Amino acid sequence: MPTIHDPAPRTERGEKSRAAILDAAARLTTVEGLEGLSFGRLAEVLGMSKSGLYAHFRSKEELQLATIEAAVELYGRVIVDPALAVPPGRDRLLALVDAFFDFVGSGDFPGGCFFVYTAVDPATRREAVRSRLADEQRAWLRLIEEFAREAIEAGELPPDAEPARLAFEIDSLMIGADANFVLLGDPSYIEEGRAACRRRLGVA
Amino acid sequence: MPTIHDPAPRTERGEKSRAAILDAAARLTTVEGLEGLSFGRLAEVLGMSKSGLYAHFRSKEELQLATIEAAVELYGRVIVDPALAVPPGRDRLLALVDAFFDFVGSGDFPGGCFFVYTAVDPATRREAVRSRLADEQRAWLRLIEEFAREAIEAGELPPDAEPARLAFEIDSLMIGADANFVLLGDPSYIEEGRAACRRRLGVA
DNA sequence: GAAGTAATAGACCGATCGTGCTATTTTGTC
DNA sequence: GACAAAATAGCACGATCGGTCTATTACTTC
Repeated sequence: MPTIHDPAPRTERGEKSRAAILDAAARLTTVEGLEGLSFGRLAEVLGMSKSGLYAHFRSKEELQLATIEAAVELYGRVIVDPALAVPPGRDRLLALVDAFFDFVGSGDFPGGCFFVYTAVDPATRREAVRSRLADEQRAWLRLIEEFAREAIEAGELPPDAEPARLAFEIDSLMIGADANFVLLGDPSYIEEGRAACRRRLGVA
Repeated sequence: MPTIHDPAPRTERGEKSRAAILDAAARLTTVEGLEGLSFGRLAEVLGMSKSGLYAHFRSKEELQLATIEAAVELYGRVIVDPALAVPPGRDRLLALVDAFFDFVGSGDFPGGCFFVYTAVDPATRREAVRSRLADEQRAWLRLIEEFAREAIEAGELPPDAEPARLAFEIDSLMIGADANFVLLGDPSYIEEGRAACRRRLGVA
């Protein structure tokens, strides 16, 4: 079982520092990968020493897991919550899709979507890390699936729409758009993905 | 300009050795990434010395580029050629899709599709490598697009099918299927992807 | 303001990285 | 069989990796 770590910084300075570290770590991860994320590079980016970082995270794995949690929290705040604020139905699904493409397309994370990269990166050899990412991917697919089910119930999607299939296809379009956006450096793929999702949901 | 390297081994032993190295390198890349690919690990896998490898590839970048070429050639042989053997039309597109999912689903490459991983992996900082991968991705999209155009001309796809859109969506379904297959370790996503592509092409 | 604790720095360790340099063995040609 | 070239091995280098240990600085609480 991946141990729960409770180094829980006590001072306000510690909290702020930890948040700043994880913010930089999440960004760095989209460029270097979770395994390529190193204490040395991270310390350099933050202008602090490696051992300073070790006071917050006692091992690389702990840093990786904490970085994932930070990214999960960020995506929850920026992508999931805005969708949950919309009443159930097709509009909620559209809100999720839009929030995703807005965030990824903003270029805030230099290497594109945190989870697309980490999902496809098998260099992540640590089992605890891999399984945490897998859990999150499953939860993501289930979220889209649930939104789709709501939309079907609301009569805004065909009754035979198959939520699981739809979730897989929407997720794939997001991943594909991000991959092309990042590799080709062409932001039009963000809009291409958004449009494809809308078509898949029967929106003009 | 990325220099063309012509170390062209002269002996038969050299040729075989080079091929064996690149085969192992391509497999290793799907697990470690192009940047994570190291002479040390590769030498270990092959049971030879690091300096033995340096006789074939005088730098890491040269090894990376040669590995990409080897993968391109393999995919051409295993995925593109079989499709080209089918007469133009929707069946040719289906042959391409099937060959892709057959190959990726075979588990021959431990980390899934070579190009999905390398495309999403921004850790590849070397410009020559990145741009070679980008060229290949563009060529891949254009290939699907061309096949789609042929199918439209043959009257096997609706005249307003928009080949570029279709290429993007098919490509995304391939990437999405591979990503879920690799991360979740669930081979059913290969068939899910195949089925989604067939639906997209209007096949029962 | 004294004391204790959290936060950070600095110096170090063994391992691995990419990459050279120098043998040594194998292969193909005359 | 001689000889050049190709293929491979061995060794050494500086850099970076994850990680430990020991100070030192900042903060909080009494």
